[in-house]
Amino acid sequence: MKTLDLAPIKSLFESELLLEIEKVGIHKKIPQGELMIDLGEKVQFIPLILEGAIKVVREDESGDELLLYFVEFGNTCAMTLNCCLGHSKSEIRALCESDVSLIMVPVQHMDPWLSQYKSWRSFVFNSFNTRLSEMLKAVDALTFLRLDERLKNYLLEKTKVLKNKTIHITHFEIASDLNSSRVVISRLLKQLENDRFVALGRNTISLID
Amino acid sequence: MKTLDLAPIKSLFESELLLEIEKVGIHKKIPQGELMIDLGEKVQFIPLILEGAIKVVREDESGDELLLYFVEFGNTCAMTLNCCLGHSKSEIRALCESDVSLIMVPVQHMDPWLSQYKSWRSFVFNSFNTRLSEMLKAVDALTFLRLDERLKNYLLEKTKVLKNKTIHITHFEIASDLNSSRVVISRLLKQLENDRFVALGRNTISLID
DNA sequence: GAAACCTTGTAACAAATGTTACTCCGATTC
DNA sequence: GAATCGGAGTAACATTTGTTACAAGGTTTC
Repeated sequence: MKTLDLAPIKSLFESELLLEIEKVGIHKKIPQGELMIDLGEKVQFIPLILEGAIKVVREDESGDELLLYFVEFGNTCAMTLNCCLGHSKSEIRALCESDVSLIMVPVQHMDPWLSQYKSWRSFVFNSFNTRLSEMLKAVDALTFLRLDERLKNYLLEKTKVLKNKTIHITHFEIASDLNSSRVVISRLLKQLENDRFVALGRNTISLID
Repeated sequence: MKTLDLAPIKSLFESELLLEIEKVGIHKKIPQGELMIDLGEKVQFIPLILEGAIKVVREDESGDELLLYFVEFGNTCAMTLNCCLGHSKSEIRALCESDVSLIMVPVQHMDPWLSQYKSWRSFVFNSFNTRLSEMLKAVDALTFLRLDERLKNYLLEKTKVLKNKTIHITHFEIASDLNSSRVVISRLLKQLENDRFVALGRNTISLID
């Protein structure tokens, strides 16, 4: 049996908890693009992200989508916690934005660890807080920003989580994430190119500066 | 010293915890319309709502507002928990939508109770879950609904929390809550009147059916 | 009761975003 | 290399929402 490489999260948890995580956690690597959790699925594991980014998406009945936020290292998906605790089904879809390395902890450890380990409580609450903040940010953007600003933010976020100034994506995909239409996104991107904010190529967009 | 009337929350918590709440909690009644917490304020107490509804509002730099959701009995404001735990400042404004009766628990009990009482953990997580769901609902509305639908939902929510088919409110106030403008709201309300969804009067709106 | 103010109705116009339709061009397939 | 396909550019138009301006009635104040 191989030991998990817990180095990345060593500083997050007290040592006894790390031992427990090592005992019951399952290390998994999921390649970019893969679906992690879909709408309506039951969640059996709490994912601790070691590396990579997860993209969390909301969808309505008619199939229209909206990117809510990205989840990165040091957090877990609060929506997942949500499901674990409420024993309800996922209200969101989670996809791997990049190659993701994570530890999956069976959900039944959730509650005992909460009463035993202060660092686990901190971690869980920190995740909830981050998630609520991200949701607030999403609401703010939808409420107070016009689409061109949302597009800028989107490109900035995207380059940040992918750690690369150039991203490979089509206008259509952006339109899906922002719940807009391809034509509108192309129009706005052209403006951003004129404003020297981006350089456009086929399937690629590069941030300038 | 008067005993708190814990009857409304008796079923939520185990009896030892109820005793503790009785010991350290402060019962408060806040009249309708009063500000509970403002943006940027530090939070020192966890509010347990016994009766009434609280309206949670987001504001941007330029003073534009948006109603996020209402908090009712059996929940606490997760944004507040957020602040308590993160020791950060409030990112929202909370106002009393109706007369509110609540118990305020000093924030230092939060963590010990979490490790000691399962019912407290349930309560706290339940609040987080409800809050995340409400935020999702808000995002959904902003993303997928047009203003007329949002207005309908708003009126339905409002009559629900106020337990009254007729509400006293001006078009301008509605416009603030939905981050729209008075003229637009008047226009849409007129449509809803034609559709026999509401009856309009000066300062009042009544749902039909 | 006159003046000032608040609430609502309405019209005309402006801006932001979405839709449809067509084109061009590069990549892929056969 | 011809045919097909997907991605992007663009124009014309529709819809939704916001803005400005003004009028008509209530309400409050003095």
